[in-house]
Amino acid sequence: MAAFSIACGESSSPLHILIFRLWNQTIDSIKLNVANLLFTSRIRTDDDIKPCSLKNILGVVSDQCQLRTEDWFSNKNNSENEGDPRAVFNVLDSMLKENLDRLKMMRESISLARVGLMGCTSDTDYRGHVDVIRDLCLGGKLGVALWLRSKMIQKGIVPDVLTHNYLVNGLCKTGDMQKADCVIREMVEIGPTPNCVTYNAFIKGYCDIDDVDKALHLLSTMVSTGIRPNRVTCNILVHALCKKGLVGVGTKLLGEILADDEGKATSDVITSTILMDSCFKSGDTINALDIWEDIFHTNTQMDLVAYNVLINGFCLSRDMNFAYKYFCQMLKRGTLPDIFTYNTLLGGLCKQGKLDEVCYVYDVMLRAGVAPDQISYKMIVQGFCAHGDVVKASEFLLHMLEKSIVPEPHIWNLIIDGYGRCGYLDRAFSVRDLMLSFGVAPNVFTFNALIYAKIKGGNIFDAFSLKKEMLLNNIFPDVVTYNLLIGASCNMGQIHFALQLYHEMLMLGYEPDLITYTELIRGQCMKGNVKEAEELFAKLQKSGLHIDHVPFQILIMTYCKMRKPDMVYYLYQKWLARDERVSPL
DNA sequence: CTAGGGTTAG
Repeated sequence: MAAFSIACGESSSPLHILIFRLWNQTIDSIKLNVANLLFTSRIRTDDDIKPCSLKNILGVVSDQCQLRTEDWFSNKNNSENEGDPRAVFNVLDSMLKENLDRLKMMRESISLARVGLMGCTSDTDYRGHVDVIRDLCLGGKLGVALWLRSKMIQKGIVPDVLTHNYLVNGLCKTGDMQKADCVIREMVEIGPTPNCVTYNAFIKGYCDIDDVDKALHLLSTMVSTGIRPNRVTCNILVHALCKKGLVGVGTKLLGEILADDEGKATSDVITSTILMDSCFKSGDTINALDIWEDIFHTNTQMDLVAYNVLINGFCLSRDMNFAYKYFCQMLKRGTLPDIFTYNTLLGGLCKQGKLDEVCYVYDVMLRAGVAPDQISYKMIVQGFCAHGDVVKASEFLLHMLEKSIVPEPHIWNLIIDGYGRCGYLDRAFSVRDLMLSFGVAPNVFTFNALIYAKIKGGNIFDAFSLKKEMLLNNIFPDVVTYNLLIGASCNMGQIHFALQLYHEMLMLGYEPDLITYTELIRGQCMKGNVKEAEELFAKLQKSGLHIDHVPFQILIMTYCKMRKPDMVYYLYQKWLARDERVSPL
């Protein structure tokens, strides 16, 4: 939406202003009404309230927008003469998107045309070119940036190193290493000669795609062409090597490259931060704290990221008191916590189920003027859902909507799943409808959560039609979808349904997992088809999947009921031979 | 003082 406001702010086209106004009204009304209708009245008062459908909500919304649905659609198959408000919003949505895209394209071609037509007349205009390339690179429009560069070269003007570095960096950041490689080759041939920064960006690119060998190879290339690696080069490589668990190799390399800098090799805050982070993540808190003490004594000014890494380290080792201690220390020393700091604390508290403190930290960050982002909300919502408090989780979803942040699908899914799990089917579906009305597309996880909810509510046929619905929306089921439906079919004694699904997934190339086999074994045993169950168990053993105690348990219980002590004994021995803690009995 | 390095969730 931010992009939209910017776009409209710059445009004077009446159509865009109209759409902009409409859009704002719509969002505001949705916010208000959703708050009042769905969350406040329904969820707070709990227990058995008449479901308030999306239609009602959007009916009010569209009334307030002076947007009678009848004006938009003539097909009123509804006795109340309401039309389908959701359709209206879908149409509105696509209109907005279309116009936005068109506007964006227009603006881009205008600015390009301006550059292309009048650019190549004087030196000052070439400076303009270079700025455009820079902006394009920063905005991720690398195709256009490259095109402009080639245009300049055609006219005999070669952009400087700085501009080329923007290009190389942009290409590497988007993972387009081949194009980056081409640009660098051309730089070597026609200039400007790549410098240390060029190579650093290139090396980082390979590190990011986990090709450290290639990165190290580039290091030797740059050395052989007479470019000395610097501190930044080191940090990139040390970071990559630490991530691979090669801390020793990293520090050794550091020592070699920076040998000339005498003693300065370890005093860099960034290098230390990388090493400290790596220690914390491998569980070596003692070593991490040693590094911290080292920086503390040599370098009085600790920076924000170093504090964040330290606090995160304590969250990882579940030492919230220490995390708080250093949070306070950073405040005292005048380093203001940022979104990373707060999210780190929130994540640590959520994992430990300290939800009161989660609310407290959330409050603190609001008052400190650090706006919670999608990550903050994701963790909080997940935290509350994991502890069965979906109502509280929904309140945070509402906070997001109030702040005009459209939650990512993941957040909606958590709430939908949460409601499904505690049996609030209607609420699960209302939230799904709300998600749609905000233009957020459901994904496999959404459908799986809904299917789960339907199955839990005992409505297996609705669950099956949801599978059809997802296909209509071009969303493909995954193993979880199949497992849910197979499990439900088995529990209802409809083993043929289950087998049909099993064959369908095999035909479509899905790999059955432990759950698939377990559910089918359970289903066959329930029907007394022990031979079939045994065949499935054999198939499971041959699959190479890790097998837990559940299939053993099912078969042993079945043999017990059938009074086959020899088979019970045989399977139990087989389980014991695996040397695992859980007993299937 | 304009290009390159470190931190948060699935």
